[in-house]
Amino acid sequence: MADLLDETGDLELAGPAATQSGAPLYRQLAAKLRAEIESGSRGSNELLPSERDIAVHYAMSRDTVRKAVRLLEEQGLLYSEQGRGTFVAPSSVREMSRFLDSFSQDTEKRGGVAGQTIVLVEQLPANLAIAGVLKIEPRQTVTRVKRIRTIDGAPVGIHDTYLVLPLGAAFTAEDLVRSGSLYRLLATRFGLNAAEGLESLSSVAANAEDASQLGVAIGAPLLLCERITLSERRQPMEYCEMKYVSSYRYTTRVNKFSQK
Amino acid sequence: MADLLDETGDLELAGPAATQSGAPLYRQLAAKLRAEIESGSRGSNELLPSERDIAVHYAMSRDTVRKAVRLLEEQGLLYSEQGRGTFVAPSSVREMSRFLDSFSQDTEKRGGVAGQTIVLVEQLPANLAIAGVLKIEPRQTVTRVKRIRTIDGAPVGIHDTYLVLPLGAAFTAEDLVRSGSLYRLLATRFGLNAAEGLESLSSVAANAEDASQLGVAIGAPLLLCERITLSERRQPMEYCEMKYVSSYRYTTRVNKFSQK
DNA sequence: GAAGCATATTGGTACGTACCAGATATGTCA
DNA sequence: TGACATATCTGGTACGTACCAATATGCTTC
Repeated sequence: MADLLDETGDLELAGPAATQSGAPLYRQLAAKLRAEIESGSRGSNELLPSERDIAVHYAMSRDTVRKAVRLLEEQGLLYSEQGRGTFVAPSSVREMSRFLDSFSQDTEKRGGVAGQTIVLVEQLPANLAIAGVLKIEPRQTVTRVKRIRTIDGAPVGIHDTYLVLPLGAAFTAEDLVRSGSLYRLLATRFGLNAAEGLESLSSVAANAEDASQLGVAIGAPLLLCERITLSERRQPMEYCEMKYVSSYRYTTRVNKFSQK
Repeated sequence: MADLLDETGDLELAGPAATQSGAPLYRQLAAKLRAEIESGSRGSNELLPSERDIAVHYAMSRDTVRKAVRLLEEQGLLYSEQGRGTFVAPSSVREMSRFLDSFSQDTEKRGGVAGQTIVLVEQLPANLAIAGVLKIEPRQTVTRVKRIRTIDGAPVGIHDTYLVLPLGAAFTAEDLVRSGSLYRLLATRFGLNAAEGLESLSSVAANAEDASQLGVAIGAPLLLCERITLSERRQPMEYCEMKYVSSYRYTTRVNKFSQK
């Protein structure tokens, strides 16, 4: 039996349905398992103790253990097979996980220093195209933010985003600089939180403006990523057009989702 | 209260834990809800009956209802809010769901006719790069399949894939033609099923060979998508390099996954 | 009319039990 | 020694109960 069950298992148990310690029990367990896995104390494809054993050890329900395992499975850290057990996913799988991170978070994960140059922040009436994707009335006011993103000082991408803010809400380039992150600014100031995004990727040749801003030749291949970000209520809150230089890699994990 | 609860609710109930009708109960319910949503009988952001009401109506446990709702939430069809209820996601969200489809399935969903021209099928020893990403010994035999993919007859992409087959296994171009789909061939003949994939996207300029095969100019921007496909045991089973013309759009849905 | 508060409703978490289904090890018998 | 049945692991599904937490609603109060 594995190390996991030799430990004390003090999860700061908070009693049935009483999550005094902040996070729900199953998330606490998931965090503990995640830490163990990421610390490297568990090798690739290593067999975990059974759900029943973990439950007994931590004095919790098997259902709670299953929730934790589910969570880590969705994140690509574990995988289960009926009749065999639950295993640690190979590190190559774990390393490439992608979420709806902001550019900053995404870059930090890769070990780079993210920076940005704000080109413009303006309010303007939406044209037909923008209104269409954002599901709003044409000529309704939207906020446009155009930035050049840098990694370790070198320009790697152009972000051009159109935001739907609450009526009358607005901010300036100074606000954005002070906040540091656009997503943080939206969350703290307007209560706007991104729930999920729809992305479309293709390639495009750099035009004259792109070329000068990114320091590449006109006609150079760029990765074009368009995103519609949805709020928690599934209302489009942002349309973003991102162009990246050829060296920038965008990684994603696609799950097989079988109807069985 | 919505239509859902006015129906008879004959889900071919199979009794507790007795899934005689084939699929598990929660999947049957999910399929029913999905059908209702996709038929358009439920509008965007429409409120569903509460989990408890659905459970009573279908004479099943609330837990089973929750599993069905979870499934549809993961697929972007529903979203829930504590204290408010569960709602139908806007159609724009539903339309853009992406899974680990084969190129054929993906194209059919978009209403096109997928075709392919097989350029070569060969067995060869893996070089260092291929062996590295596939986590095998250098010079171990891999199978290479290179194809030109077409939509409605026009070439849109080049697929160049390296496969790790069971010892001694092999197939020819004729086998592939007869099967129609590479994934189907791998599943039926070698029992290889894809569980998930790791993709990396960037842009690249077309070289002379690309240009002639895709009918574009040399230097034209292409979408470069590299994928490592993992088997159910999370062993790399395929490395695939795909280059697409600029008009091809690759869509994906990114979920916010908060640590909370 | 506006503000404050109690209450009912909703999803979220956690407990428990039971049985099914796939995989593996164990044994027995030919 | 080999083939086949069996016991027993594993995760998967389904049932039930209870309570917490966030939201919405109605009522009271000012």
